[in-house]
Amino acid sequence: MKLTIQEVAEKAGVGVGTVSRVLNNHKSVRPETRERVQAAMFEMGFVPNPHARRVAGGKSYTVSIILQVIGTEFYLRLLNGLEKTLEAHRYDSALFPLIGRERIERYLNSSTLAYQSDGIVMATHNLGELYPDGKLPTRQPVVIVDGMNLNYDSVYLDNRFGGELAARALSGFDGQMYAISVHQDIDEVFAKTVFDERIEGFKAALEEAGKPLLESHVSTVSFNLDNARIAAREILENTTMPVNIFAAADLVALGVLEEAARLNLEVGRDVRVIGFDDHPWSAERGLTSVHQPVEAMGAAAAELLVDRLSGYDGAPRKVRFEPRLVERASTLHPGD
Amino acid sequence: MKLTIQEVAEKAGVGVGTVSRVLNNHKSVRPETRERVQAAMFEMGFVPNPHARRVAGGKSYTVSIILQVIGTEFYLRLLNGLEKTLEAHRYDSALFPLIGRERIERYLNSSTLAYQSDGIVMATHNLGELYPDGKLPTRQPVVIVDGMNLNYDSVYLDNRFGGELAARALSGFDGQMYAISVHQDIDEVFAKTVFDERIEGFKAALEEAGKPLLESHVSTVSFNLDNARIAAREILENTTMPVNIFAAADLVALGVLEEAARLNLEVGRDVRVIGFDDHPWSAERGLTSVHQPVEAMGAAAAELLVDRLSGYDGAPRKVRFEPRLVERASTLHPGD
DNA sequence: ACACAACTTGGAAATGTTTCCAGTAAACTG
DNA sequence: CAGTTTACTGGAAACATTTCCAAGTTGTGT
Repeated sequence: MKLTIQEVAEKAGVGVGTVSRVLNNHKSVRPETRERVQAAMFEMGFVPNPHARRVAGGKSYTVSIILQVIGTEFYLRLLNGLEKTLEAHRYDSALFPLIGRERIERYLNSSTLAYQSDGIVMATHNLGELYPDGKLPTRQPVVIVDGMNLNYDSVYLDNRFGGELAARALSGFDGQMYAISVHQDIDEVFAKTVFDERIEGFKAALEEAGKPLLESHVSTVSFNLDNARIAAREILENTTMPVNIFAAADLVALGVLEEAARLNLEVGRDVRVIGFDDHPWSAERGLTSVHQPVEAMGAAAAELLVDRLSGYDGAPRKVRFEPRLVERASTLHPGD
Repeated sequence: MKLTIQEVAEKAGVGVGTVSRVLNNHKSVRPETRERVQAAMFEMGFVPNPHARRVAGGKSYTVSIILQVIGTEFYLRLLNGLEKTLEAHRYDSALFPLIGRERIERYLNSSTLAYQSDGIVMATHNLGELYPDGKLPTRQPVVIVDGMNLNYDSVYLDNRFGGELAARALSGFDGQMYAISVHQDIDEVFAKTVFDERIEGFKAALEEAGKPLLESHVSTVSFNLDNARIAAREILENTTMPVNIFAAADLVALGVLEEAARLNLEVGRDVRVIGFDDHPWSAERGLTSVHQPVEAMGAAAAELLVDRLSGYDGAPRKVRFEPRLVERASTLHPGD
């Protein structure tokens, strides 16, 4: 039983134009009328037909989101932020997995694309790796999120600063300093990853604090719990306690926690750990972590794009987000 | 410069109805006329407006594809098969990452969904894990691919038989038998995976051949090269050659190849390996592998769904695909 | 040559919105 | 109180297709 704007108009005792204006939040509708129309829509369970809207409006009201669709918390939250905000502006979103230039281009070159989306949000830290000139081969407006790009509006996190936060929190403690970074799996080689930046910031801040990090105290694992545990064991079994470890991702920090438990080491006293991402289970596990406002970043990216689609045509804008440290048991003496 | 069907009609000297019929491959168009229209479309670079089509047709001509969008060859090929076939039937596809029930439902319950897609293709081996009754909460037609489900049309591979093929190929050789399985990462716990089935088939066929596989000779790793290498090393360093290894995935077999090279073992003589999936680089590396016709499976699933969308309303249909063994250097004596 | 069926075709109607143009009513203005 | 903005609103036109009906053309059988 599909309803039309026409039927809503009749029920509410107004014209179709008015119903349309209510749908699109035009200010020029008397509040009283607006309410009456909304009541009618609600009562009838009216859902507007997006296709008709696209035909009449001459736009697709759809945004393409290109990102690495792996099941990590990070991308889920980013997606939430994006979708929620786009929805608020009555935009739909279509998801495209970021798996290789070939696939992206097949999509970009699809002749129907012009009708299918009005703009693109791309989550990538290094577009230059795929396109040396740093530009997507498209004429649609583009917004980069979780990365910086001079050609486009960009929303990014200061990962380096996140590493510094970790360093500041750890540098006051006794004991050796360690860092565990993360490298991408085969096929996905990027020039410099967010993980590298985090470690760099950590290093630099420690240096400044007069406690330089030994090169041999930095290891790198693939994004995977098993590997994290191996790296953690390596450190914990060959060092005298106490020890302070900065992991470039919460998953890796989790590996440290588990190995510490296995070796009967007391977290917070023998072993102090800081992760990155503030994953939901970090709170449960009492893991200190560098939090990034991922949803807000997604929302910001969406706003930038909607702005472009509404006609804004200025120079590329940059929005930088700062991480903050969430301190938990893993960096506090139990007695504190 | 967006063109309409009207302009094409004028240029070709026919009516709009005829152009529409050409677009939709109606048989009732004289070949000569069809050609003239197609020539006109080509010359003008005409691209039909999908939105208008959806409004006039009262359908979305769009299919939702729900799958685990990790960057594996398997899913890429599956996607190719699906998209290509859907495109041939003038259907669009929208991709939804299979990351948790919550997300799927948010999508299924979206009120605009009714307009956004006509049917669903879901790639999952075990829908029952998410929905105990084995049914998606939707009234749209559903097709399952890479898995079996009694409620819906299903396209699946006989993974068990793949394991048997590997067993048959290896059972003739001297030496110990080993198998390496794969387990899913945290958060994605499935009752029984395709990997389990492959190993089961392998075991059963070996048993039948009178060379039962020792329980201690089966190991399990996470889907990751580093871990595969560790498991491979474990086997290769503690066994007398020759040894025969069935890996439930090519990536794992690759780990075996690399460890063998590191230990200066001759593949095909000291170490015989069979993988699963027939990944592109398996050919390069001379890896014997169990091939699955993934693209064809995707195509079959698409055909089943299109059939439903065209009105077919019979009982759920099952399409079983059989893997085949591709023998390469890793299971041949160099001299052969 | 005629009747009738089968094949093609043109074009109007229909699809469900948005947008624009008037027009009415209400609110100022002097 | 007349004149003029201003605030709302109704409804026709436009958007680009598909579909259906009527009509024209061609072919077949007798």
